[in-house]
Amino acid sequence: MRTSQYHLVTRKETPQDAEIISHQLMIRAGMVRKIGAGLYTWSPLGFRVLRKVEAIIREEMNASGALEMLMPAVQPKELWEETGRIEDFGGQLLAMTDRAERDYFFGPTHEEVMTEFVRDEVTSYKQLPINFYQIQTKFRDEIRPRFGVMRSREFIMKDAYSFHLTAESLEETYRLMEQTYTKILSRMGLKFRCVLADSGAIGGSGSQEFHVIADSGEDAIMYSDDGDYAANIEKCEAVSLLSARAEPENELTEVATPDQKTIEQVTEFLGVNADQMVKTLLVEGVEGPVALVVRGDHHLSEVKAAHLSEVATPLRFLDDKEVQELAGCDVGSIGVKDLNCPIIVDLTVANMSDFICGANKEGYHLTGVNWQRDAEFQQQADIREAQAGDPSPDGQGILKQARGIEVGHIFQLGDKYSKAMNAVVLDENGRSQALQMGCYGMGVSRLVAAAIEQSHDDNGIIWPSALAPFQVALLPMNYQKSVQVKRTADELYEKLTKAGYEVILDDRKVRPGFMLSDFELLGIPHQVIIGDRSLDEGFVEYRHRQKMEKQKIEHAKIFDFLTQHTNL
RNA sequence: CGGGGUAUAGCGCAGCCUGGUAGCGCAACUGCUUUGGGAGCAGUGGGUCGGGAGUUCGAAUCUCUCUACCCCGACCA
Repeated sequence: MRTSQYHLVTRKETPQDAEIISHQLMIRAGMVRKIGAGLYTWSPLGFRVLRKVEAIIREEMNASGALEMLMPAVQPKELWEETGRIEDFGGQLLAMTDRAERDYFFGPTHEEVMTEFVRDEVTSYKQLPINFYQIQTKFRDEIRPRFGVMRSREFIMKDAYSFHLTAESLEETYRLMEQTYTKILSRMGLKFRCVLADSGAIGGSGSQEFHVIADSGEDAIMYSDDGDYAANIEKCEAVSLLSARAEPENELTEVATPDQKTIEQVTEFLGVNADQMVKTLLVEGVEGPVALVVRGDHHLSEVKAAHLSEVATPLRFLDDKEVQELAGCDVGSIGVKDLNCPIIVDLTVANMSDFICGANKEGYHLTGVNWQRDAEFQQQADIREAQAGDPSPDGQGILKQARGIEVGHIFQLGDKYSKAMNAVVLDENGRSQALQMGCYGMGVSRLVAAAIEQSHDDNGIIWPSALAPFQVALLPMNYQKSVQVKRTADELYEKLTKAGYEVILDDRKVRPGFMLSDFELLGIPHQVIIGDRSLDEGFVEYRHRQKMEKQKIEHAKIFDFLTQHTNL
């Protein structure tokens, strides 16, 4: 490709509304352009990268034996009524009506459509196991789209759905997909981690997420420093930090803590550590309010709390007025003694003794509080977020924390959808069996942003070789005037193109500095600088986008050099 | 959905308070000079001032209203 015949529109200035680096660089490089909140047009340049991501996914999915197909983006509302998921998805579903007032959703995911397909087309156990996938545009009406194509409303996703007669067969394909995702992300040259995950609105029994590691990631992931355990913080088991409860030593004492409301204020005021205190949080329960208690230095996991059967979903904290009615004080002085509602404590809290909590009396706290003697709890459960430094739940090593961008999520759904939609096959004995189902998503457009997030510098994008829009950039200095520069560049361009390289030759009439910074921004991995200065001595210059050191290569040898140094 | 903010050329912004010829920088186009790190000079094109209504002789500017977008929060692959 010659730049004169391509469409390159780069910007020197950082766009004002782009917060994270990948969004800034994608706009500056002219890969995408915003048309509305969370809606983007992909330019030819950006689209090339999108296609690279798709191609790798497609190759590896095909290699795994999955079958590509295509489902409609627009789905009849009736399908969603069959599974009752309209509520689960809530406002994220983009609804529309046609001229006959029929209701539709623009698909945010395709379990329903897929299951509808399979229940009619797959009728015998002999057709199983089978794994279908598509690469397609999805729509989710995000409450707040942000970070460019990272969290957009319309996005491209690869979604696969497998069907099985038995749970064992499902497990096998699930593991195969885990391996396939590992291959895909490895080929893209990304640093990533597979972690245990909460299955959210999709549902099912087990699920894992694939995260590209990046400080700007929206998710926190926990992993063992000396073992295989890794989980999203939403899912990560938080073990009890106290193996047994010590005997009470101190008397129950009421102390005045005027105007001390937060844990931080109270610990400072009393001269104690936060791990001697407990936090009592009041939430709406299924039948009246429920108290959730975690240690002072711990955070409540809202995801875990919402999973408790006693707690109403979605999780809602009581407001100031409700707190006042129940505890007789404001939020800063709630405690576990004589609290008139069920109390659910975290595993660590269950083993605490001589602890400090609010006195349910404005401006007072209790010290030397002990379970059984002074207060009772109804249930203990893992309701806190794990934190760095905790022992790993599998007993191997200590947990560390990292930020990740979720680019893939695999689920074992079991028979959740097949039962709801009556998708059955006949087994060997001629008996009707509900299908076992798995689903496997991967964010195609999000991967483009994630790759940039992980690989860039002050001057622009540094594409991993597998995702670069072009492999080689030929950068002639003074192409329009120097006959030997033009000839050298043209010849090399022809030769590389014929040999199958994706080459971009910058034949624009621009100054050298402009051209060089443009290609740093664009992040093309292999760059060949052709100028009179070195050509007079028989050389051209080569540099790799990652290292940027210029290397003199004999003019006659540059083709062989590139052949050796690229993956083609 | 709650709170805050913004809307003027492709991008970034000024002008509004105090109503009277719509401006600046970047980008684009033309010419000349320059040519190994985002050039200089001269010139050119490009605007329903987010939409609607109102006040006024006259509205980018004042009033009302609608809409869109951005940020923070809760929510979420």
